[in-house]
Amino acid sequence: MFSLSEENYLKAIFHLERTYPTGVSTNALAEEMSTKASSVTDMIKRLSEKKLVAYKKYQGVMLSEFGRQTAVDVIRKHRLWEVFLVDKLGFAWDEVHEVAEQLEHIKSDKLIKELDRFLDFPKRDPHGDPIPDSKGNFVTSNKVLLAELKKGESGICIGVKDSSPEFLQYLDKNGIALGKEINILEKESFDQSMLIKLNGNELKISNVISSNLYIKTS
Amino acid sequence: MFSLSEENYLKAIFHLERTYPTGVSTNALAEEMSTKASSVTDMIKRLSEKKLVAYKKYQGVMLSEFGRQTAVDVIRKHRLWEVFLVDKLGFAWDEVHEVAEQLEHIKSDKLIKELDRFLDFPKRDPHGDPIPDSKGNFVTSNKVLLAELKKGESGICIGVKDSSPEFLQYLDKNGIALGKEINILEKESFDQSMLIKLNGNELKISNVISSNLYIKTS
DNA sequence: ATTTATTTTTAGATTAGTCTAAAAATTGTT
DNA sequence: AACAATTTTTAGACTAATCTAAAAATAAAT
Repeated sequence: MFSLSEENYLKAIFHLERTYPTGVSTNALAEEMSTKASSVTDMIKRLSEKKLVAYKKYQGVMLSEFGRQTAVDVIRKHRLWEVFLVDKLGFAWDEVHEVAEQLEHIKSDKLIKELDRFLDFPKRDPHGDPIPDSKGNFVTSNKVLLAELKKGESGICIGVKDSSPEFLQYLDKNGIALGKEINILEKESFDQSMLIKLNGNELKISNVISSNLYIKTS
Repeated sequence: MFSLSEENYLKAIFHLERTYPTGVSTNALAEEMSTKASSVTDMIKRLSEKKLVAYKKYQGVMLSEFGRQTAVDVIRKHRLWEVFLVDKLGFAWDEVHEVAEQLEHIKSDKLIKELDRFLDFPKRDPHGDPIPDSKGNFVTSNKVLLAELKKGESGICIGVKDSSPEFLQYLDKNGIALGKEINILEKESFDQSMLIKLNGNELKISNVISSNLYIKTS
């Protein structure tokens, strides 16, 4: 069993490894964890002693296979709880993050197994992020930013890049939600703004929006 | 906001106040918390500084009104989560305690409000203990031990005194569950054993059993 | 290739929560 | 009332997780 703090560090390293595949720097981790570099060094030493990460002084840190599985277990719990909060308790998708941050640390294999079943084995969380299975496998799909599509193309909304409450509320207000089909009717070459068809209506959206919406093209 | 440890102490004091209404001794608390008396003294000082308890050296401890409300909030969360685990996730009533011990510390007013609604505002947990409302009021009812009833009397099973897995499994095996009606057909004056009617069948139970089952007589 | 700037680590201090061992206060017994 | 037994508190130490300030290592720049 690992402490709350250890689990949060593992999660942060997991996410940062996508950006820094050769090793996550102490400063990057300090930034992500909103803490000081010296604290990060201390924690990395602990994680290293527990064989959760590979660490060489001044060379940054990477998860071990054991560390990766531990991080993914926490992420799995986080995303399942988010589905619970939205689907069962009626939370809006911009309200779930901080509660899920707490719930993800509850320790009970049976709890998460039964929750998964209760939710009917969801594959994605309310923001469209994939939920890993208990072995740590993520679903992969041809996920692209809406901004990358051309006039005439279409796809299903599967997630957001920016998950700030402001953006999520903008989406709600305009009827954009996960699972909705979007057709690109026009694309303005000057500012990349788009005219899209959604819910049977036409809607004008700027490049800021289309650059933060993930789409699955069949 | 209070720490996990502080909340657990408040809960323990709340429960012990029923047994020691004039003040909970340091040793009693140490026993309940499975810790040392010196640790208890330290914690009591912290709780006292935060106005959660009234404390005079060597005189034991009692909850302040603020402390009582805080303890009851935690108990409310514990019991609501137990209902969730049993009713929604299919846990047995002897499996829920340790998971609920973790879930009770999640901080979110909205979460507990929506969970209460989702569970349809339950009044008792799976062991029959009353769930306080958000203001800290418990339902009260004419709750008696089955052993106190006489031949010919009857009532509804509403809770257990001993909530050990062994006892709960015994009850399951014999079809005794919350909400079931029990009629006392015979009561043996020699050993207080009873012949009861339950689920349409007759069942012989010893005094050990009837002394640990709470019954609501209408 | 030195010097400068940046990043990272160490050293030492702090807080919450715990412990052991010993001292102090209270209670019980003759 | 005085001694013994019990309970409770204090004193001092430990761990996990953090911090600040300073030292050491690496990277960048002239």
